[in-house]
Amino acid sequence: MQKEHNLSKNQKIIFDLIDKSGGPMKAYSILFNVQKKGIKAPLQVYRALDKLVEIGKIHKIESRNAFIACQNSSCQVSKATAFSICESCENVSEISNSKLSKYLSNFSDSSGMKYSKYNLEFFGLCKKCKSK
Amino acid sequence: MQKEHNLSKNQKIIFDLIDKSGGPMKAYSILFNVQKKGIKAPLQVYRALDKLVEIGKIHKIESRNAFIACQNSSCQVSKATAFSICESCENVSEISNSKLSKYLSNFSDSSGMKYSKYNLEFFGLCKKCKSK
DNA sequence: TAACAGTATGTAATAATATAACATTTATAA
DNA sequence: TTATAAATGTTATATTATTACATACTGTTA
Ligand SMILES: [Zn+2]
Ligand SMILES: [Zn+2]
Ligand SMILES: [Zn+2]
Ligand SMILES: [Zn+2]
Repeated sequence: MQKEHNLSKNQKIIFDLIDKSGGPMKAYSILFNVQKKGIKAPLQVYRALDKLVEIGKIHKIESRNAFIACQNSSCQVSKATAFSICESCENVSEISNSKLSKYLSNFSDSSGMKYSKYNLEFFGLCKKCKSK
Repeated sequence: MQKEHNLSKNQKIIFDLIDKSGGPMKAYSILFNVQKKGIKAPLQVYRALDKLVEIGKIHKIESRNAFIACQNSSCQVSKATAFSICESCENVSEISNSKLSKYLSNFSDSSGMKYSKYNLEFFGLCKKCKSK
């Protein structure tokens, strides 16, 4: 069961924008798009992004410095994430594959590290771009 | 067999620095450290880093915006990388686990994406930091 | 050797991403 | 209510990365 977080005003504005965009968005592009709603400074954007990441409503695509709405309703926190990224059209989607997530969540090695989180990014060509 | 790349002067200076450091280094910290060797501008550093990443001598730790020398002699290119990152002391090491790399290199799903590359970052606490 | 192509370098300016510091306001709950 | 945590507003600044343009080096081929 996913905990309901009541988003604050700025958090809601920014989440809705990212969610509606359907893809990854960069912080300053978000800023540009919400200036008409009164959010004027980078820090206002970054604070909302930080919180949204923390509660798992969005994830950061590290290799792109971009943020995408969680496409997996069961993601409560951003602690086990996998994405596929098309290097041609930059389309990104969240992978939800229970075998993969089980495999990675249970991964351990001889280093003595206790893993509590992972982020995996796959790169390649999407169906459309392959056939061009 | 790993192809021998003859590193250029700047590439060699920067690779040696990162390699000797034993851990991840950030671009501007690299810049600071090589100024006495005549490398004065960010672009000189970024160009060398780009090339070193391309040929697999170093990898970028995306979540940290940092670069680490390849610890896996068989990495010819940065196309299948996995790291463990301690969130307390920021120690990073490259994971070379053939089962893991085989599993991820062979991963495919129903999306129609053809994956040619991945990067995986595990986060947690290292042995030392766990016992504090 | 000369001409060429590809790679690397040097330099200045600037773009893009992210955080520090401080004051104030709003929401939550004991 | 009163305390506390969370969120906001604002300015300035730090950090990371690229554009643009000129020059030099390296290896290959005519
Ligand atoms: Zn998710
Ligand atoms: Zn594509
Ligand atoms: Zn490697
Ligand atoms: Zn540690």
